[in-house]
Amino acid sequence: MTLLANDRAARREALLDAADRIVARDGPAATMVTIAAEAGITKPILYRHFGDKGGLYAALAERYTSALLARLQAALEAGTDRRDRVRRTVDAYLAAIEGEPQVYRFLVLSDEAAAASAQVRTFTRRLSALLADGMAAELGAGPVRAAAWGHGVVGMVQAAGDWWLDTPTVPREELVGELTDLLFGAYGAA
Amino acid sequence: MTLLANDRAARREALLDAADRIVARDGPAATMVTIAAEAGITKPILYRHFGDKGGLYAALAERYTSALLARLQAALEAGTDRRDRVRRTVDAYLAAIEGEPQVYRFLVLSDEAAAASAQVRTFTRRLSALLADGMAAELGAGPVRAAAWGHGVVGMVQAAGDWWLDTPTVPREELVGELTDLLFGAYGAA
DNA sequence: ACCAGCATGTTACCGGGGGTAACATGACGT
DNA sequence: ACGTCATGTTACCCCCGGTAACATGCTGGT
Repeated sequence: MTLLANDRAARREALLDAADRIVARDGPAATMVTIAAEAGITKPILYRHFGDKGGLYAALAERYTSALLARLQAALEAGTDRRDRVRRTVDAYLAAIEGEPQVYRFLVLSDEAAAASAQVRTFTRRLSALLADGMAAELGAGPVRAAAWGHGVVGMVQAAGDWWLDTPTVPREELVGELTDLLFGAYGAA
Repeated sequence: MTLLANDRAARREALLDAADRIVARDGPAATMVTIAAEAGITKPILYRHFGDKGGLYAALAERYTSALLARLQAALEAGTDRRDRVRRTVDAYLAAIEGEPQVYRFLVLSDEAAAASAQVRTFTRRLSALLADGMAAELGAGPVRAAAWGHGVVGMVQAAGDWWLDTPTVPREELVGELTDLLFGAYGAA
């Protein structure tokens, strides 16, 4: 109808766009029929494209997290010194979740998001591994230390971000500053 | 049948025990009928006691988290110096999730656990607030810094714990050591 | 002794959401 | 013109959360 030569990949993107819109609108109450309706089609087509609900959510999460991961990776390589890089990366993360809070909430702490959750975990793990590699290379940390720190740092920023999304009582830069301070030993030094 | 003078509270505990068992056995596939069956009764009774599924899971989470919170609070007050207290507290947390991994997984990263999730969030917030208070009192940190750090630290330990549960490649003490190092500025100092 | 009333329990049902089978329809190559 | 394959639909199944309506038995007041 709308377009003639839509190949599968483009269609898939369009479906994901619809899902995105519905998730942003309905939050956890999003349902397969609703998404299908939003896309102007019916349920079974969604299932042909994504297998099951898990597949759809996983694809959605993959799109979101891969974009975010790219941005974070760029930030990690952009700074002048180590502290500046950390700062930019933390800021990039917080800016991302600030920009699309509904999708973020849905992916990270939704009820239905068990499927997406797997994807998010993959993202977390990839990001943590990224950091771990960086730390190992940069400061010669052993693998255990690097892995523990990588996951820990990611969790730290994530948790602080969750809290901040819930109660945004402070501008982003300030939170970024506090977290950077924490990472760079301000707690131990106090 | 089983007992005569079971008052409501005791009954409630027994039901929670049953739920606990089923959750440990079936994981996210736990269902209300199954839990009821495990307790030797039928669905509506569960509903009379807990309102809805959310109520049951919330009660379950409350029981678990309040015990954990007590242990953590004790650890926070037990140490000799600051670093020792942090060490003990991190260890207490990791020991707890190591002891009951199924329940932990269910509460924190289950699909169905949206209801419990609220309770877990409350726990996280209480714990974060506890840390924040401690930091504010101990190092005179401002409220924003204290809150950000509180949530960040909790998230850090939680995330590292998740990872460690998934891939327990290292004894607990070692992870505790790495995390304590991270908190006390080993990253910034490297 | 008897009955009102309440707690405790059951069966049987509803509604909705995930998932699928079976059928329609239209664009193609041969 | 006709099989074939993608694309789409309707109508259904099943399971699970949640509830209504009905049984049963213990209590206490008169």
